Amino acid sequence: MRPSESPPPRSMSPHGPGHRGSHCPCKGDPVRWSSAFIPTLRDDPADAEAVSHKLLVRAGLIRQLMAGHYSLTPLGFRALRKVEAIIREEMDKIGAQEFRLPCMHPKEIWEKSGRWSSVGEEMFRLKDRKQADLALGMTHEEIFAYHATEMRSYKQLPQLWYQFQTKFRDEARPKSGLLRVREFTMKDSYSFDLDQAGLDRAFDNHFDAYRRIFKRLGFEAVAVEASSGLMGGNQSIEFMMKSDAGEDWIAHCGQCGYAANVEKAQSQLPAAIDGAGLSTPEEFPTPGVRTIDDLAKMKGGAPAERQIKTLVYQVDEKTILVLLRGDHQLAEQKLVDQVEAQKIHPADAEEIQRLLGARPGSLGAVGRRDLYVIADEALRGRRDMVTGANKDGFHLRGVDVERDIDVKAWLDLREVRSGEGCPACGASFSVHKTIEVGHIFKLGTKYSVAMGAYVQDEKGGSVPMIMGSYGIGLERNLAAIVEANHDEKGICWPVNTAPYEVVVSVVKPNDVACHEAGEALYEKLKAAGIDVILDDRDERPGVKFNDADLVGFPYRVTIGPKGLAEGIVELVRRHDGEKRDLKLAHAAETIVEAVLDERR
RNA sequence: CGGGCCGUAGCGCAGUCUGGUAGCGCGCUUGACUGGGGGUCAAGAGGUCGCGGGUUCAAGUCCCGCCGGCCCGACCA
Repeated sequence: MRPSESPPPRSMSPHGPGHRGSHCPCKGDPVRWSSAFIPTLRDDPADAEAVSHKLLVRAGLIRQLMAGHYSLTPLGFRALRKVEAIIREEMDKIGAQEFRLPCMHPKEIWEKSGRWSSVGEEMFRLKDRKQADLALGMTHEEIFAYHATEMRSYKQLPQLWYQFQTKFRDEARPKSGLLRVREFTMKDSYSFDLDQAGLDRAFDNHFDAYRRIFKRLGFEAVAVEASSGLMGGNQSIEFMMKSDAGEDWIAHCGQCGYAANVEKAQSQLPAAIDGAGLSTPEEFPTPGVRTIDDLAKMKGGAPAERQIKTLVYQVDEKTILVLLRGDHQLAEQKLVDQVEAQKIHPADAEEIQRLLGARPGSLGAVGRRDLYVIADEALRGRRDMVTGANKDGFHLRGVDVERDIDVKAWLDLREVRSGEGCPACGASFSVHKTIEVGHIFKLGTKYSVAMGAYVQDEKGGSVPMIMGSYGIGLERNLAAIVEANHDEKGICWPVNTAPYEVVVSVVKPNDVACHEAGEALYEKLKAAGIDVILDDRDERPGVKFNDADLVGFPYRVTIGPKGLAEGIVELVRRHDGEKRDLKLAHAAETIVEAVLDERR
């Protein structure tokens, strides 16, 4: 049996106003609802949208301090520590060693990796009294790599280090309660290896550990290929949980299991069948046509899939044209990932007018050999297409993409959509909204080189350690559990992460028999190592039941005069409402068994 | 950072257009009855109307400025 993570419970005030009845502190010091701080709310908070946000606030687990910063109440903190304990167990299982690093860092170390300037406004920065520049850590690659410099020999590798630490990220838009915040706890781990095979092993170990973690937390997470973004490195996998409260889209194939972030996902399209087209493009008037849709609807126009969409992008100092099929959407991250640039953004109307001589709506790449033109793969080999003539109110038809356009690079740029063919097996896949609950990266040597984390290999040569980094945001995962485990009445905590596993609801606390039976059952459960809370409040039964449902304890035992008269108490399982009458004498054993059975 | 909405009692809201005693529901306090899904009765407590300035005899209400929050978008290790 797992040792209980609960601290020695103590009543907030032995003489508090809510205190009723007598109890001897030496008998186990019950956690009494009447003296606990559990600020449940009858109404949804007005400013919450996401289900987890509403429920965590309403059930009294969290309170907001300011946008993107939340306090956890004792109940919320208990749940978070259970999440933490599960993650810690799984990290220890793969041989990781726990650290605790500072969350405040000197500028110098971030300058060494180049990120002091590259991360920009998302990093909180401050000065100390000596005017030295400091940062609040948003991640710890630099700091762990810095400590890794103490290793000198390949014999000391591999190393796998981790910590739980507060991260600070000055998000432009914190939202959805705990899902997107500016201050949060992260489990971040870092692997240091001599060679690629070692990194692969550490990465795979994390992959497996993460699978186990999310399973134990109580939801399904899909592993997807992802863009590594600012982290650098060559491979990264995100763990995504399906949820409407999420903000990342992934493509997922139910047939073969292929999954990828839409920033990366590819798909199979049915081959387009084109007519012979014209021997040379022909201009034709399209008065008032400003969009793909306009042209599709216009008499003598062309369906979207026969059009070429021309986008103008500013890549650092250079302006480029990006071509897609008319009915396709650009996945901007794909562009960012495939062109080497610091900054990429759509060109503004003035720049477009200056460069192409027309407004958006009539743009095209035909004959523009002077511009750098990138085209999406879906346009390769297409003939008889329609595109803008770079003259307001005119388009060209009969365009043969490869013949008439000087395409400098063919890239995969389009955003996939539900119903398209899975690139792996061809079955039609779907695109879902998801919450990113974990992310693992193969970093390579970027940070070890920057920090000078080298070891001598067998031949005496100096080589940089190969790093990986692996993160899980705890509060976001807590919210994900709620997103995945709730109903119209409230949260349905899985036993593994419930703030308390059992609530003993005493229906009529002023009745001596009820009171004593409640206390006795509470003591038995406590002694058996169950996390249990005693609802001894002088409230109507309905209030207690609704609160218990709202907070979502996995099991509720109801003790009331009616049942007691027959020597019976009622056990209700929260997630499916299953009810069982238990003989008072054996109730504790049955409940303990039920709870232990669900701990994983 | 752009667009929209909002800030009045612990929570949810009305009152703002059209300036004139700051309200409702829930919650809270005390007492009584009650007690297996938010009960009833009675008596209470609780508000710098986000902040600052201005107009006015008079500002929750009108004007100016600021702060804070939510949503959409941009952004996101």
